[in-house]
Formats: sequence, C-alpha cells, structure tokens
Amino acid sequence: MILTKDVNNILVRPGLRDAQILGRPRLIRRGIKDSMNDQTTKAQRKGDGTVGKALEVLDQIAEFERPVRFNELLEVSEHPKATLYRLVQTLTSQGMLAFDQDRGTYAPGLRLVRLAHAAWRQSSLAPLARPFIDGLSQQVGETIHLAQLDRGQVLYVDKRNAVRPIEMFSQAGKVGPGYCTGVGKAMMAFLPPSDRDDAIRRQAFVQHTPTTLASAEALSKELDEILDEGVAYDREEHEQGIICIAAPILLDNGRVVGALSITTSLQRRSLEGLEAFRDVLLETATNIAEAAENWQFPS
Amino acid sequence: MILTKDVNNILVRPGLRDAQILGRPRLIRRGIKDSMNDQTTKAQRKGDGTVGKALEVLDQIAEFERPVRFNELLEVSEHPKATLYRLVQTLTSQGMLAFDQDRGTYAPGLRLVRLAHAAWRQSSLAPLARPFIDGLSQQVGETIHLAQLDRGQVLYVDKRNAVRPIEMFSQAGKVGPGYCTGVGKAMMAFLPPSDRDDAIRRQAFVQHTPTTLASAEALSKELDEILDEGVAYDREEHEQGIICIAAPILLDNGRVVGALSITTSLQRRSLEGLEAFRDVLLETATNIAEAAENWQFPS
DNA sequence: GAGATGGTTCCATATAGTGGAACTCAATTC
DNA sequence: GAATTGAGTTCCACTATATGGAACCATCTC
Repeated sequence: MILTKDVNNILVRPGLRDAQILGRPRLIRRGIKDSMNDQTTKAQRKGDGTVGKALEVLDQIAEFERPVRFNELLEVSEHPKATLYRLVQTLTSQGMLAFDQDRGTYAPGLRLVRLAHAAWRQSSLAPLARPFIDGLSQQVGETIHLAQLDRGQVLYVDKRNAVRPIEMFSQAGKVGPGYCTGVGKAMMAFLPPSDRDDAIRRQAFVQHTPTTLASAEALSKELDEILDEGVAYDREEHEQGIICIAAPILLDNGRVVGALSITTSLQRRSLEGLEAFRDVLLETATNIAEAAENWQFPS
Repeated sequence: MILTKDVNNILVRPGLRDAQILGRPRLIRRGIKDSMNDQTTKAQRKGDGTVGKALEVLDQIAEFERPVRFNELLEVSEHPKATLYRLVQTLTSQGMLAFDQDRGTYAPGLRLVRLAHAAWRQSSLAPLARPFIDGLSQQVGETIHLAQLDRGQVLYVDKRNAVRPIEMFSQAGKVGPGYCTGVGKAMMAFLPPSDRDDAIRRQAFVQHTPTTLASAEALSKELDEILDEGVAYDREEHEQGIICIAAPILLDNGRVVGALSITTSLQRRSLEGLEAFRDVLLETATNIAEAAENWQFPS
C-alpha cells in the first residue's frame, strides 16, 4: 500500500498493538498505521464524544505530513466510511482542514495556524523566555531548544541556532519523543508521580541507538537520577553523535512548565565538555521560571 | 434553522415548584455579545453540530488574547452554563485548551501549536516561498509579507524584515483585516465572484484612517481596478503613514492562493516610489506560483 | 460493458449532547 | 456567625445529533 515515509529506524509495523485499557474487542485494525515518526502509543485515549473523534481524525491527518486522500484516511481510521466522511466534512467546513479540490486531498487547515498563534503567545513559554534564550545562545554558541510537554511528547516551542537564525513554524511546533531526548527526560523527571507514570506509559520506546533507554524500567531509573542531579543528559540516545544537556524549568510550586537544552555533537564537544554549561543553563532556566512566575497578562 | 431559545430564557416553566426566583439580578447580559473588536461579522455561522460549537468556543477563547475565567466566557457565549462547561471540559481534556489550575483560567492549548506545525508546512505557501521571499527581501530592503486568505481575513504566514530578522509565531499566524490591507485586497480581487462576495460580506469596514475603504461598494469598486491593474496598493488605509504594494499569487487555473507585499512608510518612500517595485514583486509572485504548481509532496 | 475503486448520500436507530435546576464551596456582607 | 452571593460543578429527563450499513454515483481499468 502506500508510502509510509522514511525508513525511520527499524520500528516494527504493528498491526498488533492495542491492548488498550478501554479496548474494544472487535475492531480489526485496518491498514498499517502509525510507526510514522514515533511516539504516542496512544495508550488510553480518552475519546470524549464527537469532538474527541473529530480531533483524533485531525491528528491522524496531521501525522501523514502530507495531503491525504479520503481513502488513505479511511484505512487508518477506525470509523466506518460514512462517519469518517461526515467528520472530515465538518472539519473542512470549519476550516480546520483544507480540501484541495484538484487533487482531492485533505491537509490541516489554516485556521489552525491562526489558533496556534494565540496558543503560542499565551500557553507557551516562548515569548517570555525569548530574551533569556537569546542571551544563552550568544554565550554558548550552541543550539538551544526550549520545549514543553504535551501528552508525553516533547513539543519544541523555540529554538536558537548559532548559525542560521531561526526557522519559524518549521521548527517551533515540532514534536519529538520524550524518553530519548534531554528535554523530555528533564521534564518527566520532575513531574508528580502520577503524571510521570502517565507520561512513561505514552512512550514508544524505540531503540534508536545503542544507548537509547528503551524500556519503562530503564527510563524510570534514569528519571530518578535526573531528579537528583537537577539536569538531564542525552547521551546519543536519539541520534548517533548528538548529545545534549537539559534542565527543567520549575515554578515555585514545584511544577515543571518546560525545559531548556544545549545541544551539540561529539565532533565539537564531549559529554564532559557539556557539563561546563551546567551552571549557565540552570541559571537561565531559573530566570525563565522567575519571569513566568511574575507574568501576568495585562488585564 | 434551529436557533431557538433566547426568547424563552426568561420563560418560566410551568409546574416549577418553588420560590426564590426573584432574588437574583438575573442575567440579562446575554443579549449583547457579538461585534468584538474587529472583523468577522460572523454573519452566516454555519455551526456544524457539536464540533462546530466546540470550535466556536475555542475561537472565542483565542479572541480574548489572554487567559480567561469560565465566567467571562459564559458572558460572551450563547450557550447555557452547563453546556459551555461541558464543551470547555472536553476541549481541555483534549489538550486544545490549557487550564491554569492556580488562576482558574483557560487559554488555547499546546496541541494547537503541534497541529499548526503540520498546517503551516502543508497548507501554507510559506515553506516553498521562503527562498523567493528571502531573495526579494534582500533586493528591496523593505518589509515583506506573505499572506493567505482565511474566511475573509488576511492570515500572515511569513514575514521578512530588513532590520530585525524575524519574529516567529508572534508574526506568523497573525490575522488582519482584508478590506484595508494590500494583501487582503490583492487576494479578494482575484477571487471568483461568489467567493469575492462572501469575502466582502465578512469585512468589518472600520474607518481606520481617512483613506480606508469603509463600505462594500467602495471596496468592490477598488477590487475591480486591482483586477485590472494586477497589483494592489495600501494607501494608508489601515494605518497612517504606512503604505504598501501587493500582488496576488495566482495558480495556472486562475485560483489565488495568497499574496505578497512590500511595505514601507511615507518617511522612507512615496507611493510612486513603491511602484518601482512593481516588476520585481510581480516576478517573485509568479515564481512562487510556479513553485507551488510543481510542488508535490515526496511520496 | 463488466468490474474495480474512490467518493457521496440515505435514513431508521441509538447515542451523545442539552440545559434547567439543584448543589458545593468559597468569599462577602450584614 | 447566619445569611447572601457568585463562581464552578453535577444531575438527569428529554431530544437533537451522530451513527453506520447499504445503496448510489462517478470515474477509471481491463
């Protein structure tokens, strides 16, 4: 059948998964499905009513990372034809999906960009963290990432790169795995127990490299250490040759609201070398937290 | 259609047992709503089912541009308390809204940022237009905007500024009025008649400056001229002292997919001065259109 | 022109959403 | 400190809405 993009690391192509808690017995999973780039193991989908279903469809379309035909969608969806059709119609008429008349394909709509604009300004740390990140970037001359946790996954909300300045939405809004990135681990480590467990449950645990922590147990143990240490390291766990040091951004009440990382490659530095950034990284994280604390929208 | 209630929100059910209705100040505020700050003239809201309602609520929250309390929302919404409550609950549990436990406020959620990432890459011209815009920017040394039309409003998807490099989401995703911006007029002018009418109907027609075209008629006439001319000018119609020249991005089949503009201020140049950019602007627009035409997502 | 496909519409039924009212839990007020 | 208010939340009978099996309608394919 169709595509299925990048060879994306080994990754099994599960037709099996499932085992969900709310498991519907029947329901033979129709086509291939996920594996895409990673993540989710949408373990316990809540599935609130119609709205939940519609948004799930939206997610699925977004996951394709390219315009899709109705039928491709149908293969991936668990809804019957007519139902899926109506959902898609609704979303399209609402501007959440854009339908390409000529090619007969659907893609996430521009209304999302508009809504995201508001989300980014209000719910993300990016706007208020900007000056601090700029400062850190200049100081260390390495790539900086600012991320937040979204349902167990890492969502990058800002990025600074010594070389090329910045890349808009093409970078911000990107998601990555939580279990094998510095920021992901840094955030999960400081989550309250129940949330941490939930986050762990949502990980896909793909063995990207030899050092990837590919099990709940291994990850859990690492998180305990990170909680102790105060910072997390990515020791080529996601990509060969890429390492990073990350720190959580913690509010006074102890809640993690995000994480900050300095990334580099083994070509340029060693893990020990990264450690030199520890202090400045932690300080920046603290500053951002403080700024977030005092931030009040103008009434 | 359904519309309904309203009138009877005062209506007393027969058989209502008891007492105590008169104390409360009653809530008469409901009647007002609409009109907000600008735009939309939500004329013919489609309102597809529950999903439509949920998204409408999401929009309303986004419009506040700051976290809101449940009650503030209630005053603006046409839904009864319980219904609104459930909608908000659903959206929150879906990650479309973020609830701030401490302050008791709702704001657009990060899941939107994630979805927008996909939308921006697939439905917007921004990614493929980037190199052309970079080129144009360097050539003219003025501010460049790339916009698309979203339900009658201008949605900026990219921006290049000679001076400060770029401003992420704080710029991209922003919306503006269609009737008093160069890009807005350029796009509307080339819309097929029915869509054009629809777009005109959605304008708010606020007289921002003396030159603003503040009526459907004036705008319509201007659009005809633009259709002739091939480019649109903003003659301080939105903001005093700010002018621009804009060109539509047209596909082979005649459909407008966006617009490109060069903005400057009267301090720096005159309207006639802008005209000098006409050719290079049109050429860039053509190049972008061509790129869009041949763009196929890698299968 | 018989057979596939990909997409759209119907419609009786069941499910999911609705909203008026009652309740909870503060924070005020008298 | 009892009474009042006003946010936020839950209940539940009522019904508007979503559901999905099946039929239908276009295209392409051989």
